[in-house]
Amino acid sequence: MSVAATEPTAGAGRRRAARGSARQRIVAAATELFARRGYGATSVQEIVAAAEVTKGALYHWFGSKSELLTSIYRELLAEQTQRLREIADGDAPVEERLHAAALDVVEHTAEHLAELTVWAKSAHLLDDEHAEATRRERRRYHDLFCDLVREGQQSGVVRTDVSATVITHTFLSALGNTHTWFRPGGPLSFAEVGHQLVALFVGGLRAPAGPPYRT
Amino acid sequence: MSVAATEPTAGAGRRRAARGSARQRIVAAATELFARRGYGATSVQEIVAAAEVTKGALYHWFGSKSELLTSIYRELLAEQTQRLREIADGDAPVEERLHAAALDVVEHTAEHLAELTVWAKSAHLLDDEHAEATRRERRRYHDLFCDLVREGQQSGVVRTDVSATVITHTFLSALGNTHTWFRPGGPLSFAEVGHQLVALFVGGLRAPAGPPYRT
Amino acid sequence: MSVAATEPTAGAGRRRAARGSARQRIVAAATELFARRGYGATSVQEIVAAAEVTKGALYHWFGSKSELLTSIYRELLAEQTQRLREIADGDAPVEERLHAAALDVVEHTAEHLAELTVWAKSAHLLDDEHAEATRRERRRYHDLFCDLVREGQQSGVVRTDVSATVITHTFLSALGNTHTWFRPGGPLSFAEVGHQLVALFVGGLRAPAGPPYRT
Amino acid sequence: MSVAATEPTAGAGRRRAARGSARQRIVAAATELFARRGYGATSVQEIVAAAEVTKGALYHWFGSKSELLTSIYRELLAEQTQRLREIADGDAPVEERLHAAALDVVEHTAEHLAELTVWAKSAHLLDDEHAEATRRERRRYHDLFCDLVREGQQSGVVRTDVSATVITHTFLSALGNTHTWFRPGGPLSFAEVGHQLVALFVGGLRAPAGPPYRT
DNA sequence: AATGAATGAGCGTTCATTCAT
DNA sequence: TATGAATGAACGCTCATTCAT
Repeated sequence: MSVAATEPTAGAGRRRAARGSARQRIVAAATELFARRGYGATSVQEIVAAAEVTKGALYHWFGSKSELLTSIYRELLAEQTQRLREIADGDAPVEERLHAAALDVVEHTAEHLAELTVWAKSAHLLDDEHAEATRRERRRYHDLFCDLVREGQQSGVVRTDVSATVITHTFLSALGNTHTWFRPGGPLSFAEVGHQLVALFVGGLRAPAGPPYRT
Repeated sequence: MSVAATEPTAGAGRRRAARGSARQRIVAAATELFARRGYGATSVQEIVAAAEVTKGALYHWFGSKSELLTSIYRELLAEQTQRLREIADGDAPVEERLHAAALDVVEHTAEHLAELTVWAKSAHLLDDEHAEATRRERRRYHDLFCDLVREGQQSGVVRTDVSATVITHTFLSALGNTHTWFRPGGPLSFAEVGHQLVALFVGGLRAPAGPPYRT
Repeated sequence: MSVAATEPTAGAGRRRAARGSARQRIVAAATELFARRGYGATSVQEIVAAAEVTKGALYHWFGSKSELLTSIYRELLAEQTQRLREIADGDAPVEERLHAAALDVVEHTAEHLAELTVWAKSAHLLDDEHAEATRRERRRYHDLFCDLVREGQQSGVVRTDVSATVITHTFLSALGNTHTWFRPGGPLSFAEVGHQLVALFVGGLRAPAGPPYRT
Repeated sequence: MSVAATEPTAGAGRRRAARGSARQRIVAAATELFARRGYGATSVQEIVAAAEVTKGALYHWFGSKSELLTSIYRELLAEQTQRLREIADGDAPVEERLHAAALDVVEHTAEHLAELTVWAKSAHLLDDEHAEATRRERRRYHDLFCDLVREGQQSGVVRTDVSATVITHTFLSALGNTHTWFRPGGPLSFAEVGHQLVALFVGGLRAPAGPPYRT
């Protein structure tokens, strides 16, 4: 049942001549299909056809379709959490770490747009058991980012009239929704959009000198 | 085929003794179920059971399950667009109109959290025909907001180093995603969260005096 | 229930200003749709849409969809029977009357290919009550033709080693099946095909001089 | 997708204890029901009930109800084509081969009246894809027969004032329509009817010595 | 003479999952 | 470490027909 337990080790990988074990081909095919058509609209039949395995093989490696989706997301999330932790644990001033963290989210989002799209579209379809497991990990990531914001507030470089929670959700939401409107080939590259988002985010964080507008 | 054409008029409504025509009961039941369980996870059977009508009646009023979802969203969007237009067309200074528009989005979002949740979760499941129709209307709303931001940029009250498009998407995304994290009964009321979001948004808009952080 | 009883009389027809009463438009639309798509694949909804009447109007004039199909066919059959009776009752020699009857079937088939196609495709779908009624009339037509063949056999101009029944069915089947293979615009016109069919039919009727082939 | 590809091989058949695999039971049940009630009037539910399998099993073997109908017909047609080819390729005189071919059609029709009835009643209900596939095979059969007729015309034993195409269609139509009027237990056995049809057909083919009737 | 909202049974099809091999 | 036939429940949707007005 545990994802980690079913990961093929490097040793196991070497046993098979064909690069791309059945399990890997399943994950690759599912990621691609889930991203393109959505989790709900992709049948197990289509996944096994694309991965060139049989249904039995899929159910040998994954207990259910949900577990497959969960696996994809958890691998992604684990990587992203690791990167954030390294930034947060650095010893640069907090404003620099905040800026770096924001940039990193933008970059990681750009690199894994497909997988993240899957998740954004499909997370709510999961049954409670799988949903809970990923929610906990997602929460851990959120808290890591939120702590950084809070540290900025304590250092006086981030405004305190907006809660760290709201700040974190806002930035992460804005990033997580880019898939709904960003189109490659448009007037702005993703990198440019990313930098503007960071600028907007960071710009919005400074303590207001006074009421921003007459109210 | 046209949604508007099948709306019961006030006159037609009066003909029926029962308040709550079949059509209205269907819309109410569908909205509630779609919001709670998602569009894909709600069967037509469940909707008609909740609305206490037959399947035939549902398909008399709506050509398909998709059309029902589309109807719900379009009615909502039309109302929101109308409200925004009134604010944008006012003769207050642009910074006030921007602030008012942001507040209005927050308020409308709060009032219709359920319906908007439906849309956020399910829009991507629609077939092309229905998706296109609503995308056009959604786009009109977005443009209205974006024009206001652009007007602010021309007046010098909104920073110009971030494009109006990115600003608009960011704010609307942040608002449109609150359903994923906001839980009534938590430490902050939705009104408080809303005001913080507006502050963050408006605060992020001011032209930067200099580089916000050493980079 | 009786078709004759619901026929609009000439008098009734004159009462309406619009040429094309509701009933007539229904018959016309149904004939066209049944011929093109088949009876089973044509919904009552489509018929009323094409005829520009409401469902209620259709069910005012026709007790059911079956009755509508039956009506169309009976009108056609009555006309064809009448024509055959006139030929059969003539006082020309039997071989001439046979030839004329065959030609007439060909011509009538050509004129009403659409309606006859309807019948060929859909007769077997009717419920017993309607099927029985038309079968009786169809039988009367068949008998009329068969009697002519039998008369030819008694006069010695038609072979007697094949029963009149088989002869009649064969010719009528061949004609009734032309819709499956004849395509307007092909190498042969329907008139040419018709003449060849008559020649083949008539040629096959002569008493064989001896065994046609060594057996 | 391909019918042939899903045929259980002899080897596969032996693996299962029960004679009559699921696939075979489905085909048998469908043939019987389609023939008796027509394709359109037979539900998938009824087929699986008669075959004592589940719907899932049916859709495992056949992609759709249409494909099931198509399969039944194609197997039949393939067999009939094979038989005709053997007759046509023989080295008897052409008149004998024509006679034998006609007899063979009659016999095969008698043996498979049920299946052929299915096809006659239901072919026009198929979607384009399936219709096209069988039309091509049907066409091949027709051409085979037609070539034989044409060979007879070139040898001078078949009249040339009627095109081979018309001759072929006429005979095959007459045979293919026997299901509409032949009732077992009537005055004539099917064998007798068959011989009369062959006699009529063959008799109609001889070159006319002169005008058969005064015209 | 006609309306049109509503019925309700049934349709063909899909699908995640199981299990004997 | 697979295979693939089979399951069985649910799915979105259609349709001829009815009836109060």
